[in-house]
Amino acid sequence: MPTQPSSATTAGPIIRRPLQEEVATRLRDLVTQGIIPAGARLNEVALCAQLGVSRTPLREAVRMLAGEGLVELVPARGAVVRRLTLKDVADSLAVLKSLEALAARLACTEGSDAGIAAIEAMHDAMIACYASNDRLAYFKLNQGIHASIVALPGNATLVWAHDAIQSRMKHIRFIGNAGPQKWAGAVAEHGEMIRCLKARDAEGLVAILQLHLDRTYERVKDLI
Amino acid sequence: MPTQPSSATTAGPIIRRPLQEEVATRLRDLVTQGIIPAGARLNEVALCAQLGVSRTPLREAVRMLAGEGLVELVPARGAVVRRLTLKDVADSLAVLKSLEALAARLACTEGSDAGIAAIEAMHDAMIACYASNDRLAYFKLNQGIHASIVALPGNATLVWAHDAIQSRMKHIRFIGNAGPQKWAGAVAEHGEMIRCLKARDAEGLVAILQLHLDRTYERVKDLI
DNA sequence: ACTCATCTAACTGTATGCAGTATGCTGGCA
DNA sequence: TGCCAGCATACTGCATACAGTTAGATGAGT
Repeated sequence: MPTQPSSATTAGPIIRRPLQEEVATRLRDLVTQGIIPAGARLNEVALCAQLGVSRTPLREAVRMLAGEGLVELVPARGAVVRRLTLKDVADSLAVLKSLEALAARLACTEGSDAGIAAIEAMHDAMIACYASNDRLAYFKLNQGIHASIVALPGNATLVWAHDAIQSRMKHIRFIGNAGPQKWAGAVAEHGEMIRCLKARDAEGLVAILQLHLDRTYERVKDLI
Repeated sequence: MPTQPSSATTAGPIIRRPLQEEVATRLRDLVTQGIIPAGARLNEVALCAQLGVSRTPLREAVRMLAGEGLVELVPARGAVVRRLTLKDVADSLAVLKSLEALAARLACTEGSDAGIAAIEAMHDAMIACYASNDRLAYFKLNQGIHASIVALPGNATLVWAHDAIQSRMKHIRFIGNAGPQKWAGAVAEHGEMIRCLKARDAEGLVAILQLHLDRTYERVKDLI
């Protein structure tokens, strides 16, 4: 997600974002991109120097990530980025399957036409990124599509749980679709997904989402 | 949960718990018991005085709770206990239904006999608490049973998500089983639950868990 | 040369101090 | 009497300083 544009033309109220929040999102990005690898200790002073903040907001940001389960706090040794075992990934995908199944059924019955249209637009944009080989933009739109489908029913708890679990696997999924055939497969699955969603075919959407997650496991299982 | 006994006979290593963690659990309990009501601001200095700690560990504990979704951080106004709307409760219960259904199926197929026996023991203890009218102990055992069923398959992500959502509703559920008939109903449902679990009747267990959550909604919906 | 004890340095955990902002009150004005 | 401006207070956000612990390095002894 981009940082706030500092355009002077913006008329709305000035959004005052606490440093902790900003640091938290920055840290999340650093972990997803693998710049801070799994299992690495978060050296407070080093990160403070890198981000240009004091230890207090950094520590508070780290505590938020700990609450989200992205890092673990080891007494007297600080925080380490959570390392996912193969079983962790499989378990997380099992939970995601359950959550996405619930979301899919609700989305097909309760989702607004406008919301579905918006997802379709994201899909088209994603396909464009695929065509132009823009992996980072593709990845963000990909995540956005899944998040939007889950958000369609308007169930905040569902969105929260899905987001939290997803964020732990972001890095793996990010490096998971490297390689042309893997990528092409994922794109094809997404096309089918959109088709089911437009037709409000709940069970079809459930099936393709489950398949997508099963394939995701196949795509990432060798990367652990 | 009791604080560490400071018995000198304990031979094991001394568990050095950071203040932040201790404060975090204490805060969770304060919210569950309603001593800090929903919507209330967490006054840092007041809480510091009450708990006998400095502001730093308190703030870091609050940030963990924010990551867990138990409190919300309002810029320049500190933290407030998350207030659940009726829709929030309904949405959370829908997600819990999905998670518990997954857990039930896995528990019946993969759960160990020892684990099931342990849950049965907790159930018996809970019934004893019901008989002796000990609501607090009953509540804790009740929560423990549900948590243990979810934990039976050994899926850490599943446990985490269930716990996080459950913790937000703990207060409502705590005050929800006041009143003899409500309480009696919940007890009866629990009996059926144990019966299905012992028989490893997955679909039966799923059904009773769903019913239990639907009934929970009925029990608490007037309390918002 | 290898092992173990001791010491040192770095890092985390906690406390405190300072600055900025929101809120509530008081006084003046219409 | 009602309303608004200005002010005072209290609280949050951030920075820094101190204490305790862990881990690595260094040196002596075998």
